This record gives sequence, structure tokens and C-alpha cells, in this order.
Amino acid sequence: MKKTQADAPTFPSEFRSSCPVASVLDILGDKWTLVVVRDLFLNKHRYGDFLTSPEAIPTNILADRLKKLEAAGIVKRDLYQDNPPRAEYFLTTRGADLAPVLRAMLKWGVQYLPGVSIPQKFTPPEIRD
Amino acid sequence: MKKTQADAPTFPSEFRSSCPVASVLDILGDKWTLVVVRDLFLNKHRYGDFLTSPEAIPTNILADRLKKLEAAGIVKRDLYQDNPPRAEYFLTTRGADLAPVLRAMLKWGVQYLPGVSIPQKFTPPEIRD
DNA sequence: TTTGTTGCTTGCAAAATGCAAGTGACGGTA
DNA sequence: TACCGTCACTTGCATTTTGCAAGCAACAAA
Repeated sequence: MKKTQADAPTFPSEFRSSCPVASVLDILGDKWTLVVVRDLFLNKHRYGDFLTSPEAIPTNILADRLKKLEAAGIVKRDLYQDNPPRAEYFLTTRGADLAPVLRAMLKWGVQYLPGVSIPQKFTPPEIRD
Repeated sequence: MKKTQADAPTFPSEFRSSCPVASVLDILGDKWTLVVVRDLFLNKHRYGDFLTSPEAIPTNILADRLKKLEAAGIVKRDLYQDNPPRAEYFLTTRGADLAPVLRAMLKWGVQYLPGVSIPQKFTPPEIRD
């Protein structure tokens, strides 16, 4: 399906620089965004799913981050019910390609941080583009 | 050299969970910390070096982030002059092992973000433990 | 004595975070 | 018909963080 203008990702109005690392951080650089992406890799799709994660994300933060991830084209929002409208979220291909970032963080964290436990494995996520 | 208690890294008083990804983000999850780490990979060591980066990090943020990176054992602060005391910063082994995280972000950013340019290559950083 | 350098610190306004409660639109039950 | 439960959010507000701009300290150089 041809992407419409509406489907094109939107980014912060201004990246700090043209450096890819800095630009990635302009989108993903806070404490919660990649936790939400992690949960999508764990096949969590609905609010109730995200809220079961041990970090106890506040609902206003979850809403805000999902909205931004959708705007960045990393996440796809689909309705599974029309009345009342109820949404579920999926990684897009671009979102799924964040796997190496999460894997690198996971590996570093396991090696260097006290008290972490070996996490459950990511199964291939369901992708919707 | 045997690490003293003073050299042991200190972490946030409380991680949100035992998940390594979440815990890494408790330390590194903001817009500036990994930019500072990136600059260390680019062999920038002193304030004047960091301040030449295109993102124009505010000096209070730079000071704050270097302090936290040192506390986490990712960065080593050395004095290159005693009077007045003047510091330079180096990656430790644990800091150098963040390379895969940066590389994964870089690759994703180059592929998916508009307007990024191919960055200068990381040379092997000087490590001080 | 004055100026320049470097690594920070400080004051303050704006923005973000996060707690807790609330909202809306349904379906289910009494 | 009235009430309750569910779920995906929104809202109000206090606290924390961010970031601008100026300032400080301890030297060396002119």
C-alpha cells in the first residue's frame, strides 16, 4: 500500500545535529521510550499489557511515548474495536530494526550492572507496516 | 590495581526493575549522556573538546553527565594540571564496551533518519581504568 | 595590574516528569 | 432503567529536570 503523506514519519522539528547517534537520541533518548519498544518485542500490544511490566510506567507517559513512536514511524497503531475505540500497537519494520540497539544494551547491562536478571528472550515480533 | 571502594561504581539508588535494558536506560536514558560517550570515542577529553561538538551541550549538563558517568564507572576523570585543577576524561573498559550500543544506534539512524550524514569513524579510544 | 583560560557553579524560567484522579463509551448485570 | 466494570486515554498539579546566560576561582601571561 502506498504510503500517504499521513503515513510518513514526522520527527522533532529540529535535530541537534546531523550526527546519527545524536539524532536517534533526539527521538529515543529518555528513560521510557525504549522500555516501550522492548515490551513490543515481548509481544505486548495493549495498554493493559504495557502496564503489567515491572517498571510501572505512568499512563500519561505511556500515551505520550506511543504517540511519539507512532509519529516517528516506529510503531503502528491499530484499532481492535470501534466502539469505544480501543487501540493496540505493533512494531513497524523500522521499529523492529531497533533490535540490535536493544540487544547491545541488554548485553552491556547483563555484564556490568548489579542485580539484573537474564531477561526473557525476544521472540520475533509481529510486524505491521 | 585493586579497586578500592572509592573506585566501585555507584548507580541510581534504585533501578526501576531487574531488566537490563531498563537498567541501562536508568543510567544512560536521556538526550545527552550517550552524546558525551560518543565524543569520548572521538578522542575528545576536555571541556573545550566537548564544547566544540555541533550539538552545543550546555556546560551545566556536561558537568552533570560527566559526573554521573564517572560515578557509574564508565568514565575516568584524571587531572592534567594541579593548579588550578583541570580535568580530562577517558572511557574505562566498561565505557568502551558501550561501542556496540553506539554502533547499533548509528546504523539505525543512518538507515532511517533524514538529514543525517555519515559520521567520522571511531578510532579505538584511549582507555583508562 | 589586567586579561585570558578552563572547568565548572549558580539563578532562574521553561519544559518534562509522574502521581492520582477523572473521563467517555461502551457491555454486563440486577 | 440504573448501576457497575472495563479500557484507553486525559487532566491538574507538584516536583524535577533542562537549558540559558552569567558568574566564579585559580592560576599564567602580558
